Amino acid sequence: MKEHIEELLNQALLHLIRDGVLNEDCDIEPQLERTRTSEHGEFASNIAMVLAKRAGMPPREIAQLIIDKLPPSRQVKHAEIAGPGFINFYLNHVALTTVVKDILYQGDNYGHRPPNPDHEVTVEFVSANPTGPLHVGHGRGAAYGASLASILAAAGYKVQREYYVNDNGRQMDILAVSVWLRYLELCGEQLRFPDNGYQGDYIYNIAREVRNEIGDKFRFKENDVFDGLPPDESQGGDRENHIDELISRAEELLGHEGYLAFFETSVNSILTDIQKDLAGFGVEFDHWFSEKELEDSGAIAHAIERLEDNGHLYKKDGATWFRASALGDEKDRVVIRENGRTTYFASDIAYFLNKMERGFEKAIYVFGADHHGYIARLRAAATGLGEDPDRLEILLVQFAVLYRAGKKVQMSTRSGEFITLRELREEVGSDAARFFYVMRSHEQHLDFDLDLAKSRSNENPVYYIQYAHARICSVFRNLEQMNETHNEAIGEAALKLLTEPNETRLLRELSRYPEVIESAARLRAPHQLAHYLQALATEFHAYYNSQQFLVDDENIRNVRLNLILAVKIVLANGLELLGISAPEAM
RNA sequence: GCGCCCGUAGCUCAGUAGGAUAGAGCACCAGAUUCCUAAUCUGGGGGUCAGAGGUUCGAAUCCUCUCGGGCGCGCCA
Repeated sequence: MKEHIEELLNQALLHLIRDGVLNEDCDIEPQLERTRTSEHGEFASNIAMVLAKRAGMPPREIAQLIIDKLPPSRQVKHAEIAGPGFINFYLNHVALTTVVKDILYQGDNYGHRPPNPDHEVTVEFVSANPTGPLHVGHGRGAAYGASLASILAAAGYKVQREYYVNDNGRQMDILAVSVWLRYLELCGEQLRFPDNGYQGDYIYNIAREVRNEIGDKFRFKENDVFDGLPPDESQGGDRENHIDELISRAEELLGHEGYLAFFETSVNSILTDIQKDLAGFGVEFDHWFSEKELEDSGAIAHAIERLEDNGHLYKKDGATWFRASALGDEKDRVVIRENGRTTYFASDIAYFLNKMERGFEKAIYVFGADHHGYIARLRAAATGLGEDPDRLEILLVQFAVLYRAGKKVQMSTRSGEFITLRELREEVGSDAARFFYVMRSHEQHLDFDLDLAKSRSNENPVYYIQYAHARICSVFRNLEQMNETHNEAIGEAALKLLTEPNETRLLRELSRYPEVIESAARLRAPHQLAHYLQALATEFHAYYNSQQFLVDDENIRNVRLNLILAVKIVLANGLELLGISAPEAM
């Protein structure tokens, strides 16, 4: 509908230019927006005001010229000048009601475009290191990324959902050593745990797993493990130094095979847990991309070579640096360390190059807000590789702060005192968690009220929306109990009977859905969909209270059933995109 | 110190490719069910869009400064 009117405007404009009434400069794309109140019709354009200066005419005069040249349309009742020069479009009743027909006909596809292979993007999100269970901070990135990916897909993009598994870094070594030390404890050794190790209880669980498999084969005495190591931070030393040496000691004592056993068991165990956790949260990925494979395949070397060929690398202090400062970053960055190992940043560059080589139009990254320093350096890398930095898009998700009984829930990852995503799901349920995480703009800090998310009351927006869906289902169950059936054809023939104010508002709301999807996709803003669903549910509940659906008159009964069935379909479609269930009964 | 983000009703937030009288939920007050789920609905009060300048027909939205809050500035990941 919106596109139809934009086309009408365009026709009128071209006509005026052709006739020489308006000059060539006036050939611009007309903008159309929804009106705020139906007093102003359905759609309004500010085109006349935008053109006023170029045309050298007062806006209202231009508006009149355009209106006079608008081609006739079966859907537009009339257009009129309003205020300083708006052109308001009023629709015919038929045009308003066709949306019901469209929805019943298109079902799950209503408002969604088929995937266009020319617009293929990757959305990378979560990508938490497999060093422990996901916590509530990851939850928002997961909910946002998953919803965004679904919305982009609904808007016609072909979408790859990717999780970058950092299974190759130093943090993984620290994890493996943490598990080994806990394993030694389980074997009966008494030893101190490094400041920098992973403290959580889950480490014991993995250690137990390893021990069940291989027994005490890798038990060593406390002295053998720690003698000769530099002091840890709490012993007056440097904790990084301490743990690095501890890693080397582990490799010595365990041998390559033994070390690998701890390393791989740890990673696999945690990764499997993360996958289950996300699946339980309704978050699925198309591709779990391993950093290790990236390295083994030579992709990192390939990317570094590309930077070298483009003249962006230099050597200093034994390391290889990327001259990022010449490409908009604050400072230069190391890609190959003095010890010969590539940095994490080098992997990032390689992964980005890999995405480009796989032909994606855009690589979208969902990062926590604390990673905003990465934007400049990744863009610099893109430019350095000779790629278009605009094909790289980084979206930052601000932190979520949990509140319980009105008080902030304190958390600290380091000490292992954090609430896991799993605990959150168990406490408030997956549906409420998914909704609360995306109900606010991603660039806004989120206050997550646990008590509210849990409450089964009128204050909880999730239940409000789901209840609207369940209520509609209930109406159809009652219809069955009355031994009646819903006749869609009769309803369709009676669309002109939808004249109650509540019905008109509902029609308006339903017809907005495709525009909401388009906007939410374009602005990367799933919260717009969340707000829309609330608004649609509000209109439905108001309608429910004002009109009886199951009336004797079969025309009125069936047309109202058509209408609420359309509402049910749109609610279900929208909830699906947000990863929230649409219950039949509550 | 430098850089990025944010500041809208008592609270939590929408609204930013400039548009008409700045919206919603919660909270508060007053009401609604012989009828499809009251997890619902109807009505009401409530604003210096942090502040000050500027750009223009028009600014919550764009520019500059000030104040307030968050985050980032490792051969860490």
